[in-house]
Amino acid sequence: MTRESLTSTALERAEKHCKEQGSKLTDKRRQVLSGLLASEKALSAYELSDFCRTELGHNILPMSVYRILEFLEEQNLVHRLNLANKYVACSHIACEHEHRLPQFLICTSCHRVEEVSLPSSVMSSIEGGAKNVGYHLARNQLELECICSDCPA
Amino acid sequence: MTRESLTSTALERAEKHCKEQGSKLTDKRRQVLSGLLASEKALSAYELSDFCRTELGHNILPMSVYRILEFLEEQNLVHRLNLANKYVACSHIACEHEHRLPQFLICTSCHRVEEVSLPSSVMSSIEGGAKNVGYHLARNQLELECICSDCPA
DNA sequence: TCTTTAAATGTTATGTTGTAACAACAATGA
DNA sequence: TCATTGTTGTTACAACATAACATTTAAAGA
Repeated sequence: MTRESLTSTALERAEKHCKEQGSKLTDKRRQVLSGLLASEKALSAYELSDFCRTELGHNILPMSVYRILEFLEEQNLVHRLNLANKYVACSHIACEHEHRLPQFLICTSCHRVEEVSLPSSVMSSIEGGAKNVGYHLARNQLELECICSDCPA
Repeated sequence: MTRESLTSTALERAEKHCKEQGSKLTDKRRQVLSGLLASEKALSAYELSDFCRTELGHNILPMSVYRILEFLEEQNLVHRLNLANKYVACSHIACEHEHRLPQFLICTSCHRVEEVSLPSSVMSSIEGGAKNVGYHLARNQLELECICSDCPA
């Protein structure tokens, strides 16, 4: 499948998903989401604002981008990467996969991101270690700084 | 041991460590490090600058704090938490422990941080998963958003 | 000791990221 | 139509981080 057709499939799914949740995928929200889907890599809110304007012709100020990303994250359509302060579209919007414990491999050089699913044994082992010192996990999401195959080590 | 004596032990060790590396723990560097050691929780560079001034009477501007933290991080005396954009003193400065794979449990509510060591089996499992999709880890450090025992869930 | 050099810190300015507060507009239902 | 709510626009500002250059301090060699 081409990236374009994947994107349009993803947007359809996203729209349907929002409707089921009783909320709306407005034009602006669709534009922001399509910007993230079109991007090869994770983008900051400001970068996404620029990307939408220069690549897609949509003028959406950073303030709005933040608000829209917050909405899209609540809908599980995008993920916020706290390690990089950037955002990626959820890689499972267009597929039928169950959404499991996500693990994000973030290339610190080019910001390409791979979303893989984390074996629950690993997570439970981590969770156990935290419990031993009186902590419990606030988020079932793992973010790791990596170097991808395209970038020099 | 009291916190004060732990701190002074840690500072002695840090000084010795620097000397061995052919670098110096200057007054300012010592002040920044003692600020972090005195703090219960992770601090941003700006917070640390404030803390040093108001609590310890050391006037160190944020720009200098950044430079000094960079130095201390190179010496493995402090850790930068990318998930929180804050810094903590390494919890192993004053003890004899081997420094293993660190795992940071960061309370998102009060910013208290627990540094524990990660079972190498967990890390190798994570590393294997990354390798499968062409990524390799850039940093053997795991940061997790948690809630600590002092904070309400 | 004097001079040269390098390292550390001071200073100012500016770039980047994120949020607060309120105004304007649009959609929906009574 | 009017009131209500949700969405977006606009402006201002707070917090985080770095760039560039000046000044001071420390170390090393002549």
